[in-house]
Amino acid sequence: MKIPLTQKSLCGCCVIRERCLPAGLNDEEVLLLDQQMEHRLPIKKGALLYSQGQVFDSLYAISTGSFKTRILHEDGRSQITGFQLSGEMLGLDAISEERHVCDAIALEDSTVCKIAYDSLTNLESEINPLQRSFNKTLSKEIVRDQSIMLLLGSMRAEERVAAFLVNLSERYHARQQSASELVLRMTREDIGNYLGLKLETVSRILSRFAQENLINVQGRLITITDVKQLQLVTLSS
Amino acid sequence: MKIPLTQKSLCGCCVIRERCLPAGLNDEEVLLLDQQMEHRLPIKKGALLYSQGQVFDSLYAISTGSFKTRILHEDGRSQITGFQLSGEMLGLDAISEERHVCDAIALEDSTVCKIAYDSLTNLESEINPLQRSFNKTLSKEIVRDQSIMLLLGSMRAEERVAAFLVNLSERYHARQQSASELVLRMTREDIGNYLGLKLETVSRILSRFAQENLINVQGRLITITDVKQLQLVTLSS
DNA sequence: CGATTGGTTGAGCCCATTCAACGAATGTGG
DNA sequence: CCACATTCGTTGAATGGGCTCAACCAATCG
Repeated sequence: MKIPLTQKSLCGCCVIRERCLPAGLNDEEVLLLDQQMEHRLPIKKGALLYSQGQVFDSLYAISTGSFKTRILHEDGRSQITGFQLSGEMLGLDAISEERHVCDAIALEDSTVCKIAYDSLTNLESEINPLQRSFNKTLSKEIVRDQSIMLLLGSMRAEERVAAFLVNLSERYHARQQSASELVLRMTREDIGNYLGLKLETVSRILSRFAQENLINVQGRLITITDVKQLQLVTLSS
Repeated sequence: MKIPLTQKSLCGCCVIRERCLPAGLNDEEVLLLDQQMEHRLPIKKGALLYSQGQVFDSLYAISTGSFKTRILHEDGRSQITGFQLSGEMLGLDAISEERHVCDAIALEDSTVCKIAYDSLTNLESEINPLQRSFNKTLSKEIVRDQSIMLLLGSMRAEERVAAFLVNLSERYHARQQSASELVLRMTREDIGNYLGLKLETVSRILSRFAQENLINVQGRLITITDVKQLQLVTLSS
């Protein structure tokens, strides 16, 4: 929790600054924000950042690594609601009930930056653009969720898997990672759960895509060889 | 757009005040909010309050009536993302891209209250509790969407329909309407689209529920005769 | 009155699931 | 170091739930 002064782990010089909470703020404003945050807390692979039911007091931004969020239904069913990459925020859904309504689990050794929600709302009053940009962050999450509703509600299995790969590719690309060589951090079961499919179905479809020379599958390393065709698959209703 | 002064259509004395944007504000604060709004604009059944792609500048709160929101995919597919009742807000998803990303269609003759987003953000700076309560409104929408993801991702058809009816019943109840006599404002096709099912499937399942004496179906009038059993159906994974 | 929209029901089919076997990779303890 | 267990992934065969296609009816509307 303590940050060595020598580390200078400030938002201002963070590589993901413009994709994260400080996006659009000037240096002065970023400094104000920065001082309210705990930076680069390490979370081990498989560890829970928070869990369902836990009292909410802080939001998190992923600095490095990736997470999955999962809601559990009373009857034991679970649904993975998203895979989050660097720069994305965790805990937004907890604001409404002041308790976390999902589990956030690290898919690999990761680091997160933490800010108390009270601090954030205070800053929102002081820094006008922050208020608007935080509204945008929340709204963006709504749009994301609704596009998954479209996927789950009206796409066939092949289309879902293709859409998943294309989406991941775009997000990797935005993070200066290869858009064609995807190193998946989640299991086939995770993917299936997220897409409303069984893991066998996901596996079969990946094999089929490989056979059609759209992708190359070596376990969790997926190489996209024909993006255009893959994008077409997502549209082939 | 002009409000007759005699009408006194103020949030302060609105029956849904505590379920709407003014929730939690004191009388003075409500008055400030009230002055920034256009009240009780009539929207005819079937009319679009806004449509996908349209530039975003205002949010809406449903005063009376109900709406459906629908996103259209490039390939022609559509997905209904929600049915909204009085007191619920429309347009939240547009904040992120400054354009509407869905269509909002009135399911019956309705009235809405309109507030410019700029006015709202200005008020957020002035009225501290408004900022927090608006964050909650956004976060609540995220939670709602994620519970639909659970429904679409892991429930079977019967469970989805049962969950739909139970949810509608609860929301009607919260609005002092009968929790057992549901007058549906949407078609079977709308319901099916929303639930990721075909309209025939919805119709068949309603008939089956009727045969099992869980409900009574007379077209769009659904009478719930055994809530407990219906709730059990939603859990019977 | 016909035309249109919305709803129900039946028969057959197909896509994704279930159940199952197997292989590869990884980790653990003796 | 090997033996063993565990986790993860692939593939096959059979099943079934929801879809497709179709016919029919009721209500509404111009």
